[in-house]
Amino acid sequence: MNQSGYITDKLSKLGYRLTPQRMMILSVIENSDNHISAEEIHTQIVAKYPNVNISTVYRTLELLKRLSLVTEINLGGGQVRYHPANKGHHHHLICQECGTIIDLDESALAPLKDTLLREYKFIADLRHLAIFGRCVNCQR
Amino acid sequence: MNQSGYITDKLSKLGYRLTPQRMMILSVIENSDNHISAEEIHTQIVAKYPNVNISTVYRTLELLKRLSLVTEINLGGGQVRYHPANKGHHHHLICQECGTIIDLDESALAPLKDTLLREYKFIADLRHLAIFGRCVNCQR
DNA sequence: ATTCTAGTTGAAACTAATTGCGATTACAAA
DNA sequence: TTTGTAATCGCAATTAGTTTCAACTAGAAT
Repeated sequence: MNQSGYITDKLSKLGYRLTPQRMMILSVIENSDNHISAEEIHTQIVAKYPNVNISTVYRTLELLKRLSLVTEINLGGGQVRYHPANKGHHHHLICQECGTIIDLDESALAPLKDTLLREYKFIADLRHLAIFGRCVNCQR
Repeated sequence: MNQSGYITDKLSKLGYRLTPQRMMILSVIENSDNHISAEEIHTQIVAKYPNVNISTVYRTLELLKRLSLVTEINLGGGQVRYHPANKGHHHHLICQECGTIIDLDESALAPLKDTLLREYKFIADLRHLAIFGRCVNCQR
């Protein structure tokens, strides 16, 4: 369990401790290809290492968010989900009627980001947004 | 306690029951000039009418959301906040460093809304957005 | 190898919000 | 005015996430 990835290296360089719990959590996040919840991370870890507390998972995610190493998103399923920031940014259009999710490239929000910077001198964190509404099939 | 407002009228016309609990909740929402939380609504009501349960407040807010009579927003304070939809739409830029909140007119997101409609035929609900980032004073 | 200590963890308590269910009630129809 | 019933409510349990605090430990310093 020493295959260090991008996030692990970053944490180490920044002087954070690499505890076994953190290594496990980082490994699960880096090896998941879609958005994963805290609960799912915890379940995967507990299977092999029953002594990891869910609050440690939340605390690690909090740390990774603060360091911009993961982005979080609320897709409307009652749980916040996480994604490694270095695996590319994107957004989601979520239909509130049928639940369909349309993926959107980061570039779709670039004009908005530019406008906010120009007019308000505000650097918006628009790396992973969920936009709710109605898809083409659910419009009345 | 029968001064019916805009939301009350709407609910009535749609065939929803006007229970005393609902009337109280609607009155508090319509008379609050800024964003209010479920907890705050409940506290205000309980002062005069101690038998209203907090879950009724949440359920009423859920209904009003579904009917687009209120918009909700997460300003980052650990509670979701609510605003009557008929009192005008707007957005907020929230600085994650100092907490400053810059208010934004609805029109700021009109170009994005148009793009999503044109390119994805998606009707985005962009009536009350919180955009996190860094304000001009907190940029390094 | 041993010691030191700030960073980290587990456990339990707590907060915001949601849900299941039996009891209550607004209001339409008799 | 009374009745019937689906909508609504209160209560208690549940879920997702956060916080507090005492105990533990990674990793630097000796």
